Amino acid sequence: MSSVDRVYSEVRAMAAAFEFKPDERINELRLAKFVGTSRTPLREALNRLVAEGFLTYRNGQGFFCRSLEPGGIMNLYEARIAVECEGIRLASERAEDVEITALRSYLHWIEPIYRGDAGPEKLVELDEEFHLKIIRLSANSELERMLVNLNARSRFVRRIDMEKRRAITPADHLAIVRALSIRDPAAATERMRQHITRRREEALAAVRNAFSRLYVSQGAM
Amino acid sequence: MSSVDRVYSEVRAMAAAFEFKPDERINELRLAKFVGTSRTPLREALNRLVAEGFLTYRNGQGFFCRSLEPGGIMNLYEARIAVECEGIRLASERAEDVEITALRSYLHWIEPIYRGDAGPEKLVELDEEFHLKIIRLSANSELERMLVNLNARSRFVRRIDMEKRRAITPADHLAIVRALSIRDPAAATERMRQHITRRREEALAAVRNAFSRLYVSQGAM
DNA sequence: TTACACAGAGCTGTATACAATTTCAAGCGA
DNA sequence: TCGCTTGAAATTGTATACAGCTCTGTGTAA
Repeated sequence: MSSVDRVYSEVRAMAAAFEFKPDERINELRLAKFVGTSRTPLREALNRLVAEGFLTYRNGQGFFCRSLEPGGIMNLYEARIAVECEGIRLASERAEDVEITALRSYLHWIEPIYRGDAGPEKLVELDEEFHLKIIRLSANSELERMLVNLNARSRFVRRIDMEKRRAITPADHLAIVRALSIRDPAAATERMRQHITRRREEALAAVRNAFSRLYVSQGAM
Repeated sequence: MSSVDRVYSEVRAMAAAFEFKPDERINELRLAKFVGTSRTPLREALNRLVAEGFLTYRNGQGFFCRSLEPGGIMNLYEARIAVECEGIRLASERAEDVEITALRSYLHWIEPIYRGDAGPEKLVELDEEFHLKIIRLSANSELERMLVNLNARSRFVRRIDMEKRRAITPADHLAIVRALSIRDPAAATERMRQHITRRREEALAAVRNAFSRLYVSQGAM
């Protein structure tokens, strides 16, 4: 694994968790030393992150953390609706029965963890994984790529949201899988839309609280 | 404008037009000289293009042109359906009446060009612009960003398709705007889906012919 | 003839150097 | 006090150097 890939993953995780404060300028030399490399591979990684929407770039001024506005979060959730609703529609046409059965098993498999003492990171991870499994059933790598990106960029907010809720409510997920298993694209799409919309409303409320913690916490940098 | 941005635009246009052959390895030194810069800013631009799906990267081997498979093209069109159907749904809720009127005017404005002797590039450009205008009415910059990316990556195929058809058939576009203007999200979404699906079928046929020309033509590199 | 080993050329991955630009703070004047 | 100027320090943008890896073609042996 090359330095660029390693640095990319590391900085991406930092950006996803807003360890850079919104709109904060990124000092290349400092960050390069922090991740243990030189500016050249770091800048290559930063350029990827610009293309993926994690950072912004202004000529002559360098790289900046993306800003965190409620409107921007809304946009991410709406984009998720676009991707996931079409994804589940395709999945309901293309998935093998055995794959849907496996999905249902996964839900039952992780249910004890819901009720256990898993931390918010773990809960978000399980939730993302469920949605990813559905997208994969659409057999469309573009939709999957888009969802991976949207997940990473909204993870911070979802984590905050999960902290408040303390649990995943599995009812939505079960209803989605049920619609999928009876091959009802319209119902599956509608369930998915409602599900994500609900989460969006929660997240929107959560993000307002998020501001405070962002500007207080002193990250590793 | 920095060298990275300039190089990025230049190489992006080359990649979009498949001036690199599918799966072809990109020689950094040669390309750097060709675009008049050194390897450092070139590689930064190439990394952005990897993140956007124009190129691939294998460690120790460098950058490669994306491959051109019918399945990959299908995926792009399906992703367009996801983005544009949700986009027009939001647009039908959010657009001002005056904006929809402007959209209709645009269609009438470009109609003479359809019938004129515009080249295929021009026709594709006008078609892309129409779809972009709709997405912008959704007021969601994420959806817009996604569409811009998908457009660029499928432009090559659409150009080939347009060459065969020699014209845009404005009926689809008119029907879409009509559904939008009466604020009927379901109808607008369905029109859009049908429209893109039709284009997808044509493109799929066109892409098979495209292979030959790709491997015959000697690009600038 | 085919498979493998090897050497050389060529290319990529990373670090570093340096020029150009921006930032920031101190100084100055209104 | 506020705004502007100015200059040094810091930071970014680009080129280049070089180490290490990959690829290719030749030679050799089975």
